[in-house]
Amino acid sequence: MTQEVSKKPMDAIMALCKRRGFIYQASEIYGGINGFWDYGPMGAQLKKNLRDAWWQDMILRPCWGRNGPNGRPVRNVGLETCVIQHPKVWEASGHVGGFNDPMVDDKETKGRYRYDHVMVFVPENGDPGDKPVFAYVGDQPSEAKQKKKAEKTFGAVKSVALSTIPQPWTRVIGPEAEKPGTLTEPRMFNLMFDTIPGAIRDEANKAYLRPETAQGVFVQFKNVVDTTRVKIPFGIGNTGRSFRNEVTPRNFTFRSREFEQAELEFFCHPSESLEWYKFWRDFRMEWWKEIGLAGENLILREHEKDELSHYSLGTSDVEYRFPFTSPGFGELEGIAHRGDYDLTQHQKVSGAKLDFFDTDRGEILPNGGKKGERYLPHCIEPAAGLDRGALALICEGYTRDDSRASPEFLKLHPRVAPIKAAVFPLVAKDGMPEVAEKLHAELNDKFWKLGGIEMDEKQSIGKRYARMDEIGTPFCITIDGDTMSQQIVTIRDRDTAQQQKVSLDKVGAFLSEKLGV
RNA sequence: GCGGGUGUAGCUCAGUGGUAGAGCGUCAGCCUUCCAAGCUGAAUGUCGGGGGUUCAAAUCCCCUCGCCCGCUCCA
Repeated sequence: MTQEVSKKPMDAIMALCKRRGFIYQASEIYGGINGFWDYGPMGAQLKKNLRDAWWQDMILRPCWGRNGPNGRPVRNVGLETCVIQHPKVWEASGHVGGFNDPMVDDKETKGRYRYDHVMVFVPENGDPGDKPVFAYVGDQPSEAKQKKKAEKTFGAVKSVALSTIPQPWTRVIGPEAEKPGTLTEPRMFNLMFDTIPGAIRDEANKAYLRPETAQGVFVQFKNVVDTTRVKIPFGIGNTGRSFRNEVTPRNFTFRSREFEQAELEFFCHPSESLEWYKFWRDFRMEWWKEIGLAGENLILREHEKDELSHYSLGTSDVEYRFPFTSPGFGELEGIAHRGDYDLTQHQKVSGAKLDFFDTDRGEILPNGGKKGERYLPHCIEPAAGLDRGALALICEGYTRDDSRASPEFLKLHPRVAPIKAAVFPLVAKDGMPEVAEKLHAELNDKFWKLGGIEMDEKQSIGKRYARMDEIGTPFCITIDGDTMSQQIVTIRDRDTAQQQKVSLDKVGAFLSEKLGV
């Protein structure tokens, strides 16, 4: 049932993406490569428009000029950091330590442990017979708990490494588990791509392709503070490619191994961090609605306590109901309260001082100034996936209406539509092409920075409308008999196919209003 | 990672051992005063890839890659 509902629209969407130049498989003529996708002319512009919209609404004019919870305008600055960073960056962030080692999962408790950290209590003589043995992690609550249980079962016990027990571990009870046999075999999680900078190949120089853009911000936090007169609270935005060796690339571009992120790290005083977290969570949800995901397919989901990272005070996801996740949802953006975890880590690993001296805080001095306060800021991170965003815009916009002459169309918001408008002579004669060409040139001069303005005089008017519908062009402007006699054009709306008459010299103003410029 | 499905023109697909096809789209010309209309013509194929069987393979066999679905995974 779900298959029937979800599969067909996705197939049609993927066919349209290919047919009209939105998304191609990477290296297609060589058979494709798992987890990588390219954008065609339409897709490249769509994604660029989305990225620009993010940058405009987050960096150039944050939150549409709105005030933050402190009653002042929100201030953010931009940054662009390298895909390749010093390998220690990923040690500090926890990406190397956590995911390059073999891990065992507990299917019962969903716990995950480093294979080499898991120990097991077995009887002193080493032979448990047909009784279960008790796994634990040293210095964790599981150690005492499991020891007690083991002693109750066997009397005297000793401790051995999990690796000394032959697999499968059908009699091993996981550290937090109740039943035996729920630990999986150890698996290597090699989720970061690596590479070797330097002309001479030497494993010792191994570096990683970043799995997220965020760390570049933390690493440059001090430079930004020292050189740009920013004061807390403020944010640093960073967009760009990231790379993850996804276990299972799946669902079109949704889980790609190379993808683009748009992340903001917003730094604030610990006492205000919860307010800022809520502020960003709500704004980001509103933003996605504003650029076209206004329907019921978009939700904001607050993470449960047990989903949170150990350092996080709160995380929510903006999620979209894609055809392939339906009736469930897939993550578009995560808004995380990261506390001071990252700055603390980088401070520790690098040895650099990353705290902030806040001259707006502290007790008031006799001269009227403030004493200041030195602290490590807390960070709120709205981290969006641009490829997922673009895919969501396409899925949300994809509409099929068999009562129309052009049944398939993309209802893209004018701000993100790759082509903003098209000019057609109704017929290629009677002087119409010349007028159309003139209008096209005029509109192009005015709007080229926003996206394409097209001109098409080939074939029937119906086909031209249909083509524009499929790539989501919001407006088609037709030069017809009325234009020739009265200087009036016909503008057709993509979504309703309704037409309205507009004076030829007002077309620019009409588009300006509709495109919000 | 496991299991199922699938791969032939830009798209949708037919073609079960004997000359690679259709519809749509695309392009050109004609026609055309508002919705993939009509007429004429044209271009476009590593039949996913490699190997094998055969006089002959899109078709049979083996291997492999991609995509889709379900589990799994998801820092």
